[in-house]
Amino acid sequence: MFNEVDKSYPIELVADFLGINSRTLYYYEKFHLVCPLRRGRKRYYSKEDINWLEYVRELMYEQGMNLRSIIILIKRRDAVILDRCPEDVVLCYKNYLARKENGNKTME
Amino acid sequence: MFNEVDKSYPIELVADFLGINSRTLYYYEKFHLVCPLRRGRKRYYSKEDINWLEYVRELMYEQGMNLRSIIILIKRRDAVILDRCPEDVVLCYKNYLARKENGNKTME
DNA sequence: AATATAATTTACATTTAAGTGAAAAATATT
DNA sequence: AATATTTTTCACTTAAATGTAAATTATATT
Repeated sequence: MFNEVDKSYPIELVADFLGINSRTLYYYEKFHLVCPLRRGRKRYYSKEDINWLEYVRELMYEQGMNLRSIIILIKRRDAVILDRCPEDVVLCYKNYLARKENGNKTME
Repeated sequence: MFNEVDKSYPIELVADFLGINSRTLYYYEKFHLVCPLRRGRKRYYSKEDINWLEYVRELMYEQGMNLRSIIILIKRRDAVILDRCPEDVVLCYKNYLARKENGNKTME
């Protein structure tokens, strides 16, 4: 039906599937750990996003990593992380950094 | 006088130099982040240890990494980390893992 | 357009890792 | 042996991560 990268799963479904609160997904988004499609204000996630989020959970809960470390490894283009991290997350993060560099003080 | 790897600096001196509590160095040791020489019960650190600890502080405080992530990267033989991490820390950690694997339940 | 519904955002509470202080225990020194 | 120094243990503090619930905003429906 859907391929890996089609963003079609709404946030509640993803949260339920991962066994976490949707609040956590908003939180991750603030740190650019995931990059859902916005249609209006609604968010849609791909199968690839879900796999990635599962891996993030594993890194955090089984291995004890924190959010920022995962971000740092994305930025650093760490092979192990990049292998699992969706291309668009990397791109979004790059854009975010570029915007910040260009003196955009109005953003977080 | 001393070379990079001679373990000759006592804990208080290292703590003062790094501007941290010596208690924190004991804490790091529990996580195998550093591997001082024990002469009797006293601990001695090398110049290399001090440089490494300075880098660890930077990762944690400037970049926002946590302890466990640094450990994971040592285990994973991450190039960036290994570049800064003393050889003996890597070895000690390896030994620690080996001992744990071999069913030594009496250790942490 | 007013109302209902659903998603998002905000605010606050809880939990756990990281770090620290102080007391107790162990060891070394005079 | 008495004193000083280092280590260990226990308990507390602080901040990140995330849950809960209320407030806000958007969208759909009548």
